[in-house]
Amino acid sequence: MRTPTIRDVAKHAGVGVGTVSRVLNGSDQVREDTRKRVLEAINALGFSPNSAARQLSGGKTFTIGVVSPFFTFPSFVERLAGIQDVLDGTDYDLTLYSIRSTAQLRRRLGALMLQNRVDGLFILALPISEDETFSANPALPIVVVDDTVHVRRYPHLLIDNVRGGQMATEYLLQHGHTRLGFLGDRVDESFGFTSAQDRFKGFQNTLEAAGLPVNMNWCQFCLHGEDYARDAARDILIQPDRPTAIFAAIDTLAFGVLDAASDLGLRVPEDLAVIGFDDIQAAGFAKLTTVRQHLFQSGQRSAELMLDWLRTGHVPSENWSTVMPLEIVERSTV
Amino acid sequence: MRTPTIRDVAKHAGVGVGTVSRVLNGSDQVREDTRKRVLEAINALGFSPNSAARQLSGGKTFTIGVVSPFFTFPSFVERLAGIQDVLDGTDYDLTLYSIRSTAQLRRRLGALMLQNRVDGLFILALPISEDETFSANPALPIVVVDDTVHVRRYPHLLIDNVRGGQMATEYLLQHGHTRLGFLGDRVDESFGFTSAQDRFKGFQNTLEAAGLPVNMNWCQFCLHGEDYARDAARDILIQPDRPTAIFAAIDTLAFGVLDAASDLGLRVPEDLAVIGFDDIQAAGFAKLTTVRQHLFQSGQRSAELMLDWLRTGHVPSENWSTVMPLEIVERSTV
DNA sequence: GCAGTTCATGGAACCGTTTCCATAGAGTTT
DNA sequence: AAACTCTATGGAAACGGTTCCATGAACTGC
Repeated sequence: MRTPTIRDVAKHAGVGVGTVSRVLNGSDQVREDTRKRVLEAINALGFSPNSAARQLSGGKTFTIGVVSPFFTFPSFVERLAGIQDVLDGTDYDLTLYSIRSTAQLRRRLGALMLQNRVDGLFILALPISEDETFSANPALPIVVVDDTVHVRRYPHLLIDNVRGGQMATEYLLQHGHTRLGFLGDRVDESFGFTSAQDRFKGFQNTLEAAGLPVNMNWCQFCLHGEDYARDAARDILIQPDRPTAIFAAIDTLAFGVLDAASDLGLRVPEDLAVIGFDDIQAAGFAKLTTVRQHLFQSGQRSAELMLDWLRTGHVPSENWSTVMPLEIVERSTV
Repeated sequence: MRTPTIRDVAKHAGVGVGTVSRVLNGSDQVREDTRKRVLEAINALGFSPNSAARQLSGGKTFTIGVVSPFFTFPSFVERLAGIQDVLDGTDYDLTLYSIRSTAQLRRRLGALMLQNRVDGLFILALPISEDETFSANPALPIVVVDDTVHVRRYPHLLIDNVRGGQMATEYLLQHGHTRLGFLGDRVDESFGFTSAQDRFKGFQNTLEAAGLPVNMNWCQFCLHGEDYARDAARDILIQPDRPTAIFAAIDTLAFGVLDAASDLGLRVPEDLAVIGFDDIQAAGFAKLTTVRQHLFQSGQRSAELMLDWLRTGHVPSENWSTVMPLEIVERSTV
């Protein structure tokens, strides 16, 4: 048997389709006994409104997209969880668009702008530029989270990476270290992340302000992945005059540093101090001292911005540009 | 200006709407010069087909849903990544439905069955029962991944938890341990996971087969979360006659055991051996010896099953029931 | 040169909602 | 009791695609 439509319900309840629609959408223009009759018919037939038809007619999809780079990175997952957490209580579905390259990002955005598949879009940790892509549909609500190129066209949540680098470096200095190394991820050509660069800038600035030299032999930029990080850290640590502390621009890289240290028989924190960045869950397991950037909360905040926009119909003017707070989480690697 | 429709394109190209539709869908029933003219018109107008209309008319949504418990658990994320990995090359979008309780699961499933929001559904790590929920729409393709209640109605990928518990336990015995403890997560009332129970069963069986007693003072079931795990492990380890090895039924619990051991000044693996289960990414960082269950691959496999089903239009008969392989990953905690 | 076949095409009907307009009937005012 | 207002309701039109059927042109074979 065909799945029942609104017309079947109308016939069964002895009313018109308009009335059924009104009941479905909670209009107060329906007499109580009529509403009851309609609800009974809906129940009797097991009717459930077809979502595509509703979308086509109403012009809303009740879907919000998340555009994000390959989302296994713990920092993306935690932000995503924050978004999901807020959206969960609403009518909106969350659709994932995983991106692997700038070309794919452009294509995706272009398509999403036009196809009316989503009512809104989160752009997570992807450097987007103020180009023509967006003009295709200027009305589409977009919230940008942790964008490295500061896009002023949409509301956004930013991480002050330079400041974070500064905090981590100051923390190491405060603990008596003067020989500091740095490990960052190499600029991914396909995306052009600059967060590690910015954190390095904070590192540099702080050292210079303290009158200390930046020893480039102690600074490495490696690809993502524990193995790369371990090798890079090893290269730093096998030098005769090795640093006594390393600032890893990402927690996952910090794990590689810890690995390398243990391979070389260096005790942490006695022989080598390590500080990371992000405070992903695994950082807690590993007792890693790190810079926390409140990933989950940044997801929640961005979802609230989005809902606000969708509800009111116009760009939220408050909190247009939010810089997320950072804080040092003291554990046992410094 | 209104976004252009297929009729605008037709007019602009001087053809009928049917022809434009044929071009869009790659029909070979169109002359080459006509196709070219249509494509030019599409380009000129910046046309992109409206997804809702396409869904309504074609009866397909090109969306696949993932129903999963609160998805920050690393094991879900990695499976999800596997699914996404395969779907990424197709036309299908992936929508996330996060579930917090059995009641919500029922409601979600009921709604998804009827509303035609998705073409298919993955059910991840949720105990579903053979009840009426599914009869609402028996035609909806569903792939079940790691279901604890064995559902034979749909193709599924299973983890042999009993076997995994056995493997871990045997591995500890092989390494000379005879005093074995166990840490599992407590049955979550809202879902009724039984994976920890099954792993415990494997643990018990193996000990009994080896003629060793199961000391229930060394076995604990705690809530999820590092703190709970640490406290539970501590309770086990402060006993005068403590075990020399602990099998943690989930990697994240194993981290809690490692924490407790370090708090108590116990060296791992000399004073205490620890083996986990899952092999999540953080297990690599922490050098945890564990039972690997190929999470990413199980996601990929299930996505392939799904695509097969959607492509052919009928339930895949091969690989109806796949038991994923397990293996011990030897690191440095045993 | 004609019947039969194939191919490319136009366009109406349809998918299942929402929305808007028309209307009937009840209630109110004069 | 006529004129007006208000409320609840029915149903047509619209949303923007796909699909199917009818049609005319071009080609085939005799």
